Amino acid sequence: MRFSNCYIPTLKESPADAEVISHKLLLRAGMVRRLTSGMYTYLPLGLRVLEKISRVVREEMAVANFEELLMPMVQPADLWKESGRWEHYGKELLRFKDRNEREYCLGPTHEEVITDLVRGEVRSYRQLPVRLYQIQTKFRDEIRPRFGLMRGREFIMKDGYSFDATEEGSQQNYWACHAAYKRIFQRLGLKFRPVEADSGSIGGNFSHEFMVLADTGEDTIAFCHSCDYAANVERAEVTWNGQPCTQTCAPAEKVATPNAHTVEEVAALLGVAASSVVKTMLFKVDGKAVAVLVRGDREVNDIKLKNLLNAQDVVMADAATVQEITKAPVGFAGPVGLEIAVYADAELQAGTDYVVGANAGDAHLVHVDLTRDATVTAWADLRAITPEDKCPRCGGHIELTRGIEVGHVFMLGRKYSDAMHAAFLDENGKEQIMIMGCYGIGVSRVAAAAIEQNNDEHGIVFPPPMAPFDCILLNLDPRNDEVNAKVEQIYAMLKDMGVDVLMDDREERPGVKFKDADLLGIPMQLVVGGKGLAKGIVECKDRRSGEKGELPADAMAEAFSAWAAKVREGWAQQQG
RNA sequence: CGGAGCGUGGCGCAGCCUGGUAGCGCACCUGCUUUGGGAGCAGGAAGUCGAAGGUUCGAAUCCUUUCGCUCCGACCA
Repeated sequence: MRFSNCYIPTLKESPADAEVISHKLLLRAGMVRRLTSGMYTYLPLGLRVLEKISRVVREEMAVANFEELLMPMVQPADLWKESGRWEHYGKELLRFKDRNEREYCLGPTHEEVITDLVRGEVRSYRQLPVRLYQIQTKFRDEIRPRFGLMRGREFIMKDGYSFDATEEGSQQNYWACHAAYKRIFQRLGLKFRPVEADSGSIGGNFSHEFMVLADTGEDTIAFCHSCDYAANVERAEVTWNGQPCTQTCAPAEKVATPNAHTVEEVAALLGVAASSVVKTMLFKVDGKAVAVLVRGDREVNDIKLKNLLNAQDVVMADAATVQEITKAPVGFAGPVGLEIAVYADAELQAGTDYVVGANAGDAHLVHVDLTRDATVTAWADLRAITPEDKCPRCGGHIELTRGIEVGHVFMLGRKYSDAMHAAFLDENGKEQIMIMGCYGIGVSRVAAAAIEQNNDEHGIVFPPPMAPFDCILLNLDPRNDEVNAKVEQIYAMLKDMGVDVLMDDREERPGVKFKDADLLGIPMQLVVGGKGLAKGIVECKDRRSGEKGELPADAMAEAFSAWAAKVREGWAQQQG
């Protein structure tokens, strides 16, 4: 492509409403433009990036024996009522009616549609498994769209689905897809990790998220230094193998703690460590109040609570509820004498002589033994993992890091196929329900995540496989015939070699071209100018390392190939 | 949905408190000069100040309503 024929509106300044680096750079590089909250137009260069990502996705899905199809974006409400999600999905599902007052929604995902398709066609175990996927625009009416392409309302997703006759078959497809995802993100040049995950509202019993490692990620993941255990902190197990404490302590005693609402304030006032204080948090679980106890220096993981109680909805209790149940303002709740269910983090069994809230204003109890003084409904793993915890698999060191979720694979089991009666006859002529899996990759989010992970002060540094072009060829002096001839010659040569090249033939000063080339993040830069040609050389620059070199102008083909191999090698090493 | 903030040429902003002819930088157009890291000079085009209503002799500025957007929180593949 010739730059002069391209629509690449680059900006010197970034618009004020762009917060994260990927959003700023996508706007500045002329790749996307915002239409309205959470919705973006992909300009030609941005579309190229999406297509490069999609190509890798398609190739690897094919290896996993998935076939591509395309389903409608608008879906009838009836299907969602059948699966039960019309009630459960909430406001993120954008609903509307047609002229005949029939109800529809915009597809945020396609379990219902694909299940409807397959149940209508597949009758026999001989027709299974079925593995299908699509790459399509999704719509989720996010409560708060933000971070540009990272969390839009409209976004591009690859969603795949498998239908199996047997548990083993379903697992095989799950792991085949898991492997395909590893290859996809590997090929795309990203630093990433598959992590064990909570399956959330999609449902199902087992799932992995694929996280691109970046400090700006919205998720926190925990991983082990010694083995390959890695999990989203939402899920990361905390194992407590200790012996319950057998020591006794003095009788509980009420002490005044005026205005000490937080663990820190209480600990400071009473001169004890935060770990000697028990934090009592009240939650509403499907509308019912429960108390959760964790050590004062720990955090409650409400997803573990939700899973423990097999609940739909967990929220922190509001101040009025706290007042009603504890007869005290927020900050003085404690387990002693509480009449609701009390769930305690297992780790608390290790100690005694705790400080707890007294369920009375400005007062706490000291010398509390939870088994002696309180009624604990159940002990369980209810807190968030910390770097001091041991790996639940091998006991190794745990580290926390930030990540961006770009892919998610779920074993759905029979959740949808049961609700929508997707059945087949097995070899005994007996009706069975199909076993499903679903597999998503946020294609547009991958682009944003890649930029979060790969950028510098000059702009984007695209991993070569997803860069809009492989190489940018700068003509520094378009008025010089000799330079022009050389540039055209190199341009034709690169195209013949199969290199995706953008030739900057604009009537601009050299500085403008250098700045734009860096901003766009194209991995390889070739610079042709009068100065270099006089010496018989063409300059080259590796966008990632910034390393510059010189290639002989009269033997470009071999020299370029050798240099390109070096650039790719640099990327491979960086990825590790 | 709760809290905070912002809407002024394409982009980034000032002006608003204290009402009185709408400004700056970048980008854009023309000309000349310049040409290896976002050029210089000169000239030019472009804004019913988000919208509606009100107060006033007079509103970008004060008041009310409304729409849009952003940030924090709750929520979420």
